[in-house]
Amino acid sequence: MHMASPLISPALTEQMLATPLFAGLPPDEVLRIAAAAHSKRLTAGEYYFLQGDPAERIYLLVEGRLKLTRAAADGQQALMRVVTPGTLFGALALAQAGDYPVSAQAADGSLAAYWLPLELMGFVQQFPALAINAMKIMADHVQEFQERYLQLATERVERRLARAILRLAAQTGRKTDEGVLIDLPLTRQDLAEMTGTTLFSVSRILNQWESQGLVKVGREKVVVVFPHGLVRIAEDLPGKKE
Amino acid sequence: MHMASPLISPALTEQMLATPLFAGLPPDEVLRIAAAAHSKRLTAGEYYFLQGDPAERIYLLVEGRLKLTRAAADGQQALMRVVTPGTLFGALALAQAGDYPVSAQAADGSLAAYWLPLELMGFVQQFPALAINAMKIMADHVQEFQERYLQLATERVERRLARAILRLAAQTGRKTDEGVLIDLPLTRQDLAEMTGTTLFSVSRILNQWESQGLVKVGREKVVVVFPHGLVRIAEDLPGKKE
DNA sequence: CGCTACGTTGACGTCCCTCAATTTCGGTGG
DNA sequence: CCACCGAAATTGAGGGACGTCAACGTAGCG
Repeated sequence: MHMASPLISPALTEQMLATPLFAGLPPDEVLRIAAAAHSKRLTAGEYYFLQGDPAERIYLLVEGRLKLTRAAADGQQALMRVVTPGTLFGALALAQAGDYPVSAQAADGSLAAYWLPLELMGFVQQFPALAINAMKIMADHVQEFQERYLQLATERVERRLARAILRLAAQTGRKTDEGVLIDLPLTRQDLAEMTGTTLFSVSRILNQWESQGLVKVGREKVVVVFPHGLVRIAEDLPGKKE
Repeated sequence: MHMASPLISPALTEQMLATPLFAGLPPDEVLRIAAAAHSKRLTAGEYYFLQGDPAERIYLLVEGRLKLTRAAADGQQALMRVVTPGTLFGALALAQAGDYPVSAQAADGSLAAYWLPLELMGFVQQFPALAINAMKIMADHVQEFQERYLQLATERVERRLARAILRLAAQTGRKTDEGVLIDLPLTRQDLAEMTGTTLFSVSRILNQWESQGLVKVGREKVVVVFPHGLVRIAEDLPGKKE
């Protein structure tokens, strides 16, 4: 079904040392945890897990990009998070025995390490710092979603899209001679699901921005040419009231 | 400035024993933690803390009701959570050294116990179960906000309002001979801020429901008369697409 | 080279926000 | 106990942002 063999690679331990979850742990301890890791490699489009699957693994992305999406009963989706290397996903499995609340799809070829909750729990008992770190990570997520919720409730589409693009550029941007390329194949539909709108609105707004010289767009591609212009759209006051 | 005297009351320890944060701890240990608690009493309208204040206390509500709201830069607000007795608030202070992301306002006379992060951290070192419990709580919050985010992005106002009312009825409802009263003074504005709409839309929808016999409304009052009708509105498929 | 998924563009409709005018309700003080 | 005041709530009219739908391009890939 999947590789369950331990994976001890320089790449993994390097990622782990830089990951907030393992911050402050003695390096040799991180090595021991790394030695207990399993690994799984996927190609573009495959899923690490689906929403509703029993949450029985905690993953750390080593290579590639992921999309975490959540679907409503009627099929409507929202793109909750884009995962980059060095980031945990499926971390809720650490705390709860329930099901994954999102689906995790590889956007390209990707490699992830994973542990079973019981395995990590053993380490948590020995190193409370691990638990504290995990709490920090979750607390960050709570805040992020509160913030996005507020923005979705109070801001209009163009501003939300500007924020999303800027966030993506900061998180996964790569400098090119044209500007900052968002290094991740995102369809208009994906951007719509990130911002709570439709692919049509995204398309219109992106093209409008392009004609203003703020961005360059292409098939599954956005390049930020003039970030300050987007910042103005994202920050300049007028919301929908006042 | 405030009472810093220890508070050891039967009411508090009872609350604590039932609180998820302390689940699974030896009762005498809970007593020790209770003995380290401070307390603060507020009257309606006062704040335990404001958004942006340094997060230096973790609170447990013992009596009364609270509203946790978050404001955007332009003053727009969202009502993130209603807190009932036995529930933690300001728990992000446990994990992070930052500022409170929300304001906590007493909806009526209320009493809360609190600890300083450092105090609780001592207990966390001794009882990793505390950390695990805290993670569970935060994980629940993450899920709840992901869910609300998805709903805000995909569902229309009437349905979101129906969900909110049902949630409130379950959380803070009190049986009367007319139906289930939401035992908390909520203005139309509050309901609007919970559901990402305007007080006008809330008013219209509530009155429409009243004329259908689903609810009875009054000044800062909602009584659910026919829950199933609301459930139908909340669950019946048609979203905005399909 | 043709299929398929992605993207664009226009027209149209509608949900719901905005704003203003009134009314109702609850509390307060005379 | 009643008059008064402010906050909450109602109601209507109007408009605009954005969703919906359909038709048509276009790029990538086998």
